[in-house]
Amino acid sequence: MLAEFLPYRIAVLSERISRRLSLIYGAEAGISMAEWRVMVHLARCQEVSVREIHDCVNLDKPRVSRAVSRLTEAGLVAKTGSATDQRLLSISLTEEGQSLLARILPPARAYERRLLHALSPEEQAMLSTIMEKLHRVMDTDPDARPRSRLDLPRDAAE
Amino acid sequence: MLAEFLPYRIAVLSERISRRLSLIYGAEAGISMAEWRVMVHLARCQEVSVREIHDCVNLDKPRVSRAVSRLTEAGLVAKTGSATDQRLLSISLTEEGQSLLARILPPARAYERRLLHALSPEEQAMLSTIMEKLHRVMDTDPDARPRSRLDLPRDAAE
DNA sequence: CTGGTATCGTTGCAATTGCAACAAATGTCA
DNA sequence: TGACATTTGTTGCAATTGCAACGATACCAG
Repeated sequence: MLAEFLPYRIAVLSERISRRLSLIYGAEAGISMAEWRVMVHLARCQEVSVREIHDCVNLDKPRVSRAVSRLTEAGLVAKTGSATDQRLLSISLTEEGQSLLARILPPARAYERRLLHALSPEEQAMLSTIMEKLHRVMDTDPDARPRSRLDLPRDAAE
Repeated sequence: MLAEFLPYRIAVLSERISRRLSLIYGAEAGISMAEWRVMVHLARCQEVSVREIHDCVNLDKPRVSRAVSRLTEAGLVAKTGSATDQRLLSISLTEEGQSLLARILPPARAYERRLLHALSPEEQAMLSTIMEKLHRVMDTDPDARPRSRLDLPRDAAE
């Protein structure tokens, strides 16, 4: 039965959560999921290139490129050519982008907390363990798409 | 950090698994995820309408409609008008569809087993529990999209 | 009956997507 | 230096998507 098929179950849960979350940044800021990811990433890593974003947030280059373009048009992000390497862009949040993010991040975090609140601390830890184990199956699978650098676990032993 | 944000982590894992799985039914049978879901559902529930599929496999009506059309053109599915209600379609797998599914289902199941094999029985049970708890958060959230009927747990107490 | 309402499947359409091709810039190595 | 490969960001394009509107059928109240 499809409803018991693990890939299907994960896909359904994921889509449901993503759609719910997109109401927050969509309604409040009119941005897409790609734009949301780019902005959140920029909040941590200022002055990054398109490729770095692409490597870090699980979006292909064209999507990042277009997301950055839209955000630039909206005045939320600044694109500057790098001085040393003319190919690279130096992308960062504008003040407007920062203030917008500051407005969206709290409800987004609140929603995450609401999800996590349904789980005990043990379950939360277990979920991380389980997800990491599933990732590792695919890490050893040459046909699976490789994992983004930043999605590798940092807390565990290395 | 984005990499620690639960909705993002679930989305990344889900997409990675889905993409890997789609290699199986895509390369072997040239069908899309929507078509895959429709066929798997039909394997269990013969003689169903578009709306029933839509209700059961987390695809909107147009997607189901188009998936069924493509599968019909490919000879994998038969569309018959219902006798009693002229609006309804009676959709079922053809023999060719059944044999195709019989060829794809084993590697798909094997892949699921490969994922599950990375988890202990306790972790597998815990994963189900956790996913159900996350679903329940959204079940009580009027802004979240409702869950498909068939995705509700059947084993638990009712 | 009959007018209004609900349901079913399909279609239109704008927007997004994924992938490949591309120009520009850099790196490499003889 | 100069030919060639690599990298970066963008663009083209075909296919898919999501949502709303649609015609057709069935239901239902008076």
